[in-house]
Amino acid sequence: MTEPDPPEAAAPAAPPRRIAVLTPTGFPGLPVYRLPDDLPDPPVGARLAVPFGSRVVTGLRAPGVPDPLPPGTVEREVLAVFDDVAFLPERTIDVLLRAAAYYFAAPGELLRTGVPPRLLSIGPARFASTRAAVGARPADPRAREVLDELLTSGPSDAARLAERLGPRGLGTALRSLLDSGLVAVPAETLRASRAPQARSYAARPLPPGAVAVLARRPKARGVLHEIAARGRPVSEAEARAAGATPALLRSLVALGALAVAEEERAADLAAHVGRPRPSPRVVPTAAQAEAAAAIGAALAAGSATSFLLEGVTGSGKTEVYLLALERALAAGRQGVVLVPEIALVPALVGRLSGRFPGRVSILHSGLSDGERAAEWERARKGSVDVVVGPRSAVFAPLPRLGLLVVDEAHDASYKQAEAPRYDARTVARVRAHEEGAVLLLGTATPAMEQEQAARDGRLTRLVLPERPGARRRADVEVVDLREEEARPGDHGRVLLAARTRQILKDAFDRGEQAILLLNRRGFSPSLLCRACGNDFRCRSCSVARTYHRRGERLLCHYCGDVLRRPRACPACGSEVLMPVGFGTERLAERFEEAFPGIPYAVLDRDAAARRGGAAGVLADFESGRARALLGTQMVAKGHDFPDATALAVLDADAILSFPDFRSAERTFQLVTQAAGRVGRGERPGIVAVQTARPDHEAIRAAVAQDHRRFAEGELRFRRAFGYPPFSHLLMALWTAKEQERALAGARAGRTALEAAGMASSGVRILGPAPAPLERLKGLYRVQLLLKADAREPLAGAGVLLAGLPDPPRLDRDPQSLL
DNA sequence: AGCACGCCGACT
DNA sequence: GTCGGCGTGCTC
Repeated sequence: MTEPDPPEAAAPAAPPRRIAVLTPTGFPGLPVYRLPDDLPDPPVGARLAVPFGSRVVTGLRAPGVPDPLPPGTVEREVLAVFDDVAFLPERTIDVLLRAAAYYFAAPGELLRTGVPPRLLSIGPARFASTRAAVGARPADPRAREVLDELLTSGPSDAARLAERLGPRGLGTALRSLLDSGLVAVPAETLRASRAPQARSYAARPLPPGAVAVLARRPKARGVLHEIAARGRPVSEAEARAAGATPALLRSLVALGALAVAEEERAADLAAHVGRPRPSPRVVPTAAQAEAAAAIGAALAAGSATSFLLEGVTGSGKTEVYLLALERALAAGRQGVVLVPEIALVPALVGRLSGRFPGRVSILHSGLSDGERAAEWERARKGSVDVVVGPRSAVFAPLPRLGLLVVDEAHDASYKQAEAPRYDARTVARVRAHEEGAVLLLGTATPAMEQEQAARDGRLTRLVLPERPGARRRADVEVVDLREEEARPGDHGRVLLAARTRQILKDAFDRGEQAILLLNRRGFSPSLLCRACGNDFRCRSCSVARTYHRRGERLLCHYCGDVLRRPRACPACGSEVLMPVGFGTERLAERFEEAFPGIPYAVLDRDAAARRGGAAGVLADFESGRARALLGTQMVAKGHDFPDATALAVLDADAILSFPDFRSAERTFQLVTQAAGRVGRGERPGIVAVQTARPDHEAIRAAVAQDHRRFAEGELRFRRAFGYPPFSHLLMALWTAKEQERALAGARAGRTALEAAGMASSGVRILGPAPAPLERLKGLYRVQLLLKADAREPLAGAGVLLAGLPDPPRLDRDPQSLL
């Protein structure tokens, strides 16, 4: 206790400067810090270092002055300010904060999503004893121990202290020492982390004096000569090749003979996405030109217009993206292209970099931490104009964003299933608005939300008709499973109907390829004891384990729990254990039986995980080494196989009967996507859809390949039952080891909502009800589903639920109700 | 997100 | 009997 010091002079004490800081932590809301007098007031978006618990984290100055301070607020001081200009523009911070509030997530979770972790990390903080520490004797023995160590061995970081003193209670001790002022983190040891840099060296006119020094150093003279001879800056590697050592380069720089420049080390695009595909400038069709003109006009007007670009596979959506990007770039703006999964990145990046050489960057999880940081920095500094990536690329830091493209915009994977549960399409709309940018949603099968928005005029619809000749749409044929006799032992289920086999055989006979889609990996969805009905339910989840013949295992697809397949039923001892239903392993077996000698490949998550991976399997099929591709939904997305002319959707009912209001939409989308995968030119494709519900509207509309018709019926259904797009949803989920406790949480949630008068503000509450997946990973799941006509009341309901003593997991605009 | 504290299984 | 699993709570 060395305080208090007498005031230095009579000058009136300036009010303390306080700022809100966006930190990459799970802190709810924005922590408030005091800005010490010796630090400059940083602009919103500037990076700084702040103490957080017993660590030091990088944060960004957030907008808003927290005044008055809420009671009970702890106040600590900013340690260092790293930037005098914004690192991230204020409008980007706004987008992050608005997304956090909308999805009931911690702002820091969004920050971590939008900025590569590498750029938010800070080296381990070094703790040093202060002058006040000399002779001080903290009461807590652990704190005393830590202080003694710092006093005797000098400044140290937490890891080293833990090594010497053990990890127990170290953080608490450090925290108390920091608070009492006996220990500090010296600001000069803090530095903002950077992306990996590439150095380049350029020869400079020799300063006076250097000549004499160089005269005595022939090696340095030689290197300098070589570099100068290039007439351009050379990379570190080139300098080494010329015989330079790092020390020699350093000395030449010190001498003033070489200028050194640093910039982010660009990721090797080719290594991640393969060779760029030539993207010849084709003459746009009238529809493409018209679409591009409409987008161009919106760009020129600087109005944040949103477009829905509707067109089937092969109708030339990508060319419209390219034309729109061209216009954005010509106007001095930049573009982001979102794709639903990274498997689609290579093809798109190939075409983009063919059209915009050197100006395209990718941002996705396949990059190393360093590469991701470097690519992100290159975007932020304007070294590229187009960024391609999955949903998190919606936060790409392009300084002059003018166009946001969302490819396959109906795809549910734009919604993140884990926290922060944001939907990149919604964020894209917010960001487009904030930046005065154009939003372009491209799809063959708009989601109902998008369809309705187009009908309401919130989205401007642009339609690309099929291009005659380019690729004819495949015929879709329904194979009615009710008319098919199941094989004995198949429990009335049919895997390959006669008509389906015929369609496949025809393709093989013509020398063409076929794709078989079955949305279940493993041998059979369950193994059933005929004597007692035991289905080897997972011990921690409320589902039957899937039987995998490879490895003779019973595997829970939700938690990964594995059981060796027993010889006899552990419950009753019976040895009659029957596989029920079909997975890809069993499909492979049946395929061999039906088409002996036809080489095939299997693509599912299991195959993708094995050596060679998905790329290996796809290469086998692409090259024709495999004539058939058997797999789960992975086979239906994006890939282009010119020789595949037949495709069979073996179990359309699996998705159709899913307990989710979007099951019909998903089925329609899957079949339509499938139809886009096969056939081209004068070899038309055919799609067989096996179903026991041939009259279902999703199937009928898919056969007709008529999205308008599907939308009519589906929108009517959604309206009648009050589902999106005619309502907004908020799902609240309570989990607990005992079902009773989860249920109690949900009941309390419902009671709190009712007490707050939510019903009168238009919120309908459904539940508490057990989630469709009643138990997962040992936890029971009970949910409330909240429906409202407007978004506003749901925001209030979410805030209320989040503040409960037993808060639920909140999923706004859920894509799945499981 | 870290990080620490707190209550139930497999080991010295 | 302890070591350690991750469930839960806290961080301005």
